Parts: sequence; structure tokens; C-alpha cells
Amino acid sequence: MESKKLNIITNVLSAKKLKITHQRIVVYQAVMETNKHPSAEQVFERIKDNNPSISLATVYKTLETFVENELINKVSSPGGTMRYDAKRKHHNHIYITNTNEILDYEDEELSKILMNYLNKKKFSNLNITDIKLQIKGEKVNPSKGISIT
Amino acid sequence: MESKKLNIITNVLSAKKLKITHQRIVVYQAVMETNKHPSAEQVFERIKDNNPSISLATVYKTLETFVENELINKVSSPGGTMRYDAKRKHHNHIYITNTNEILDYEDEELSKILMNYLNKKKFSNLNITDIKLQIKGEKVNPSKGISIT
DNA sequence: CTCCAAATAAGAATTATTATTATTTAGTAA
DNA sequence: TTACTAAATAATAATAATTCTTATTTGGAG
Repeated sequence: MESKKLNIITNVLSAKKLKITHQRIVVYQAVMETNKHPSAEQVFERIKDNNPSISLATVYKTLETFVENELINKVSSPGGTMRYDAKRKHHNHIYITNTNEILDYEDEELSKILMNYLNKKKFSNLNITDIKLQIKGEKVNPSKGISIT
Repeated sequence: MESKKLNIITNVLSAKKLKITHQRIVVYQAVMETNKHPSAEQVFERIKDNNPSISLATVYKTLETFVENELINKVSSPGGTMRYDAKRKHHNHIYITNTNEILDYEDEELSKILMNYLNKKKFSNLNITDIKLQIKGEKVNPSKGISIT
């Protein structure tokens, strides 16, 4: 199963004509394995114990390469630093201001409503590439999670 | 009329119990006068010719003071730097990726739809402080403006 | 197996922002 | 008005995040 996962990654990379390197595999895995929207620094922290030779600059560059190849997303956060997340289905973000977390909020119904509404508007000279909702809030109890019904 | 504008500013400042200083008046005016969501650096550029003694650090600190006192907003941008804008009616942002501009998109009807939709959802442990739409796109013709109908 | 364009490591450089500290000033109260 | 004090500012150092540079290494085509 480890090798299966590895296989998926190598396929993804070669589909984008990217050289398959140990660094790229490790960084890609690190971003995929978490839903925590890590910063480059956090990706580096996550991988460095098992891969002490991978440098922070490489992590930055590798992440940037993935963004250019649309394998992951790069999002700005109210905290000021850039955060990365695995590119999956379209989703919105909830910024938790008191813990600096970014949560995903997936809501297909909402996306449809938004699409639908904005399509009726005419934006001249603008080519819209993405529409997402940005919810900002704070955890009432920072040590507990958030659930949505 | 200059003095009238000045009067408005001094009233705003004293309402927040902020000392009325030349630096604050100038920075406040600079942010109010543009709808371009300037960075701290851009505010500095805008004022420095007429106020060569105001330092960049003061601009940063003054803007931060205004944010704390809810006179202006601070928003992150895909470009990575923080941008400021006059706090007015609730509005959404359109990030123009090929020119790095941030446009306002005010739409009360849309806000109501969103509020309404999200109120039906139950987010436990989350105190929502802001909901805004983030539209990303690029100008087809970078030298021209964007109009919305 | 060889070769070369592309990728990486290491660290310097740059950019954005915050912190420090000595000096100045707004507002208050005599 | 003047004197006082807490707050604000100027100048600059420090820090944090990110990008650049360059010498070295390596994946993969042939």
C-alpha cells in the first residue's frame, strides 16, 4: 500500500512532465496527508526529521512548482503567510482568527447558488477564475473542534 | 471644505479617543481617498512627498492602530502583502491576478442570500465574525477597467 | 552508460513587517 | 500660558517570510 501510494504520486508527477524526485514525492505526500493548510515552513517541519537533507528553499520551490502545475493551491491567510492545500473539489475556507487555523468548508449547494447568482451579473473585461466564500470567525473554545450540521 | 474634511477626521479620531496627530490625519486621508486597497508601502509613497518626515514605521503603526479601532480593514491578498481599505459598508473583493489590483464588489442582495443560507447551517463552537465572497480573476485587457451590470 | 537539462543544497539577498529606543508632542490641569 | 506626562513618532535595528544565486547533483532520454 505504501508502494501503491507512491505509484499514484509518480503518476501525477509524470502526467505533468515533472521529474520524479525524492524531494517532490515527500513534499507532495506531506501536503496531501494533512488537511491543515500548512505553510511552507510547516511542510518543512513535517518532513525534516525523516529527510534532513531537504532544504527549506527546496520546499518553497517544490510547492511553487506544484502550484504552477495546479497540483495544489496557494492561499493567503489573514496571518499574512501563504498556506498550501491539496487541490481537490472546490471548497471554501473558514479562517479561525484566534488559532490561525484554516478549515475547509465544502458546500456544493452553496457553490451552485453562487455560480448561478454571479452568472446573471455581467462583468465586462473580467475573466473569473475562482469564486470562494471566506468565512472568518473564532473558536468559542479554542481546544475543541468545530462541527457543522 | 478642506477644513470640513479635516473636521470629520478629527471627530472620528477623538470618538475613538485617539490623539489627533498630523501623521494620523494624513494616513487616514490617504486610505480614504483611494479605493485601491493600498499596502502600507503604497500609503507611504502616497504621502511622503508632502510629508517627508513621516516614517514608514509610523505608517505601519498608524494603520495598525486604525485597524484595532475598526476605522479601516486589513485584508490579505494573493500577492502576499497586507492591504488596507476604508471601512465602509460590507463588501466583497475581486482580486485581479494579472494586475494585483483589489476591487470592491458591493452587493447587498448577495450578502442577504449568503447570510440567510449560512444561518440555516449550525456551526458549533464557531463565532462567525465576517462572511465575504472572494472572486479571483484576470483582466482581459489590463489597461482597461472593469464594469459590472 | 553517458550526457545534459533540470533539480537541489546551502546560504546570501530581498521584502514585508515588527520591535527598540531616544526624542517629541497632544492634551490636560494648574 | 505653562508645565507635565503618557502616548506617539523617527530612525533604525531586528525578525520573519520568501526568493535568488551558484556550485553540485541527478533523473531520464538516448
